[in-house]
Amino acid sequence: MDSPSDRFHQQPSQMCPFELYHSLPDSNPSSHRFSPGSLSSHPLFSPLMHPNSASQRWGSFRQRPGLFPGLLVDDDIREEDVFGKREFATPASQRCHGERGQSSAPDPGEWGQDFARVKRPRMDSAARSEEETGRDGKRGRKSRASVRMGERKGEKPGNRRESREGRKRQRQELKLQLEETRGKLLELTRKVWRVYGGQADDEKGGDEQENGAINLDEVAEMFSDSDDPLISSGFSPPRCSSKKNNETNENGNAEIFPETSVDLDLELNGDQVWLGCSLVRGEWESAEGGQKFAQALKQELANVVAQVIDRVVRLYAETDASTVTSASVSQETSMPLDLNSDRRARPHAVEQVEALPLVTKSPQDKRAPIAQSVLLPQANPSLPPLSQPPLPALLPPRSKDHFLPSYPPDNPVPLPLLHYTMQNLFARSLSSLPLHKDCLSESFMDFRSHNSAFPPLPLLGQLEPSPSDRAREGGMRGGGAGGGDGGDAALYLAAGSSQEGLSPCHLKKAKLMFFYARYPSSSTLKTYFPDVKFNRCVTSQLIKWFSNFREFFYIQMERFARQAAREGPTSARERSLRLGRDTELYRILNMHYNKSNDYQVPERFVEISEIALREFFSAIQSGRDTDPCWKKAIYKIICKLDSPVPDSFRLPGCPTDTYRMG
DNA sequence: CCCGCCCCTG
DNA sequence: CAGGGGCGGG
Repeated sequence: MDSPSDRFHQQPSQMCPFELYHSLPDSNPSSHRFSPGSLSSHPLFSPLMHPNSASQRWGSFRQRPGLFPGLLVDDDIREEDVFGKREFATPASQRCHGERGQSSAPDPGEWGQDFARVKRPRMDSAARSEEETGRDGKRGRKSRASVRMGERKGEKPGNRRESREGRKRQRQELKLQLEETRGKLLELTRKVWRVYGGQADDEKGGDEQENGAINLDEVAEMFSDSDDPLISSGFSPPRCSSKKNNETNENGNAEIFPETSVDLDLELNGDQVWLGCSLVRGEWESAEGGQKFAQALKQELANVVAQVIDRVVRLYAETDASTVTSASVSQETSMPLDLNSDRRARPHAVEQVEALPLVTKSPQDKRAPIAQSVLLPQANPSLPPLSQPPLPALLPPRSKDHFLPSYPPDNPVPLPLLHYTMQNLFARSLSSLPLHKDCLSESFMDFRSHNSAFPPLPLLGQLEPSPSDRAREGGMRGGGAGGGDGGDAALYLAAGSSQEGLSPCHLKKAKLMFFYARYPSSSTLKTYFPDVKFNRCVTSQLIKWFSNFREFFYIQMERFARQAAREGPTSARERSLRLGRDTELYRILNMHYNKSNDYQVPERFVEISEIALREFFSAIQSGRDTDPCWKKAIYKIICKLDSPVPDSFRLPGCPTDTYRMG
């Protein structure tokens, strides 16, 4: 018997995961100090690294164009890539619908490939992870003494209670470490900036850079050892030689962020921090030095990214420890990845791969701890309000304090914001992985979507600039979104867990999207359904939905047009050709696409509907409807009238009204 | 050949 | 709303 879900079986993708990364428009490597390709995969970490609004941050970087051409350009592209132009197979034709994001994607830099090499086996190994656990596992575990976190002394069944407590503590540590890692990542970025700045301002103050050199090992160490919770939480004596840096570091990441954009420019001439890599200042001006530098940078960043991912994943694994054998969990490693060296990278890659599948399947504990660890920016009064950007996106903890669960439970800050933050953080960063989704192990993608396990947030409205005091918003959040289709539970589930297929919530969202886009391209759909695991089936199902929506739409239009045509040339006809919000046609449309009526039908949609209605009418009136394909002309007109879908739709879950509401 | 669309049907 | 056939474009 074929169960319906059979249709959603994973199809092995033949698509190249790297199609995301094309060549930079005119990234002639020789025109840069180093190959932009080497750094171009930074989009992966940029969201992690600049969680408090990447756009803002990079925006300030942009003020120094040319300094970091590869990165800057790439970042721009990244945004587009993730949000506007996420097409794996090249979108041959953007049917009628205006697509944003014309820039081409970054070059598949080595790093991207390296990274893929690391991540890709996750999928392959999922199946055989069990036997690997037995075989490689023992060996690997021993070699991973540096990562005590995941290690429990006794894996024996007898130590259950102990390990439970341990897990709890580990979770705490993880939070801290995650935070710390981010901070370090940022720090690293700053160093890079100094390096570049130093070079740019070479004449002025680049002299002592050799002295300030940091050994690469030192840096690596900085990233790798975090056994001590204190150290992890940022209390460790800073190892880098920059004094200014120390201050900011010790104060935690919160202080780093606000400072970054302002200080970067100033500090460029200040303390000279030199990234190690046995690189002497000036050396990298040669091609070789540039490569070294790029490699070092690549390595460091890869390290951190890998760690962040692993730790977060582990975090999830821990929450579901009941179904996961501790042995498997401890298989993971946070060991630094050397993406440049295959022989070293391989084992790590395998290790990394293995734990993930375990994370996936049984997300019983939906209140992912991570939720508590992300805090709301508003909590910090010194911060600018985040309501500005329509796409506030990354709004991470500003301070390590915020990581503590002791955050006031009655805090006035809307919780969903938190959800929003994590959502974007992970949705974006994971979307940036140079992997086709189909190639990802389920766990990996699930991991992403589990972040939406928090209140599925129909709260986008709150994030919009327009202050809308809708009394109903609460109602929606309370589960009213289902509005009588009895789908409340399903809605929440849908937004929270990315099953393979599409949920009622997605359907609802798609219908609302129809108000804006009658002919969305598949890439657009991918953009607006970040919590959906896209494969061929899902994509075509979504497309089919829209096809059905259109069909219904056009049928109604034709029906009412014919009705109007029957009215005779009276004022009654003119009336029936109008589509006010008090008309029957409007009611029908609203009923169909917005059943729960909790979304304000955009005026533009009403207009377009009326246009369609009139087109049908005139076609009928003039007898064109005798032509078998008389509707095509109308379709052609309508498909040009698609408007951009609001950013709020980019989030998982059902969007709420961003307009006012009654 | 694949994809997306339309149309029809259930 | 899903399936399936037919059609046209790349």
